[in-house]
Amino acid sequence: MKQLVSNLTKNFQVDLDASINSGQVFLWKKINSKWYGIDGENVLVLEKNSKFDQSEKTLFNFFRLDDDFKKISYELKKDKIVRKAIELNPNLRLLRQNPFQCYISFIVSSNSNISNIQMSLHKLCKKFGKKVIIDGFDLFLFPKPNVIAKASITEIQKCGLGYRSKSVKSASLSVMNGEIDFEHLKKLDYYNAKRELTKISGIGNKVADCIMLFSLEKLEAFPLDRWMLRILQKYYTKEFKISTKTITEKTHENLHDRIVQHFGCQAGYAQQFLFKMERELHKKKWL
DNA sequence: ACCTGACCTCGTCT
DNA sequence: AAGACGAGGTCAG
Repeated sequence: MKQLVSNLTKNFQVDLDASINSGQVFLWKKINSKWYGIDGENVLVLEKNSKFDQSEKTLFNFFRLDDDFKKISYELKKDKIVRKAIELNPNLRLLRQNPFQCYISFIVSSNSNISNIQMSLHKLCKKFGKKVIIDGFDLFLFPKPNVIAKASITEIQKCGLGYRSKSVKSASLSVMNGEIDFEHLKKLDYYNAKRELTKISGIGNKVADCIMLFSLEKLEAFPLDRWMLRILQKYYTKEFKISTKTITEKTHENLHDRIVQHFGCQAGYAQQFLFKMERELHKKKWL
């Protein structure tokens, strides 16, 4: 196992810019060609083509080097559009995030946009997270559940979360009282994990899928946001025939089943490549 | 079951 | 310059 880890990190082939800039993570900053990222209580510092400061195990996990990407990519490329999307960003990777941070981040993301999400989460860290100094920079770790849970809604609101503040606090309380247990959710199957997550105020289908895909090992999760629906309408009219902008609960479940049938049980990977491709078409700069 | 509108906040466009 | 619009949704009615 240790040997395997060494081999994989030695051949570390991840496009950091593409992966970080693909809507998965929000607390990364590039300073002097070095990336600094907050993942829960860890700070990841990454520089292209250089030795990494982190333990190999941390990197191995975060970049999902345990996935057999060659095999996954081979399977995904059976779909022509996904093939093209992978060719455009061959070293884009799914990231395995700290579950609590991911959970709060996507509750904050709803009906918002990237820059607002980044700003809100940064403020949340600055206000409630522990400060660490790395390379002379002040960085703030993601707050622990108990800190947000006991904060007042007014205090949380000062981070610019608006009406989401209430959900962020109660979602943190749910973690504290054990109603949400990430390790347990990892063990559940997709549908049961989703049922548990959507009980939480502020978590609907899309947010639940993001949390499951990015932090709970549910690779069949396929977040259906406006962009994805547009993509399905644009490239997959025959396969999925999406008509409306918003989809109903029933349609959603049915659509997800067909998506997994079409893209396979690693559909979440396909989603990430498709999403990245389409966003780049629109030449949006995120960072 | 499906449909509609309101919702914090911030940047952009008129 | 002030007001409308919409942004990686969710929820109530």
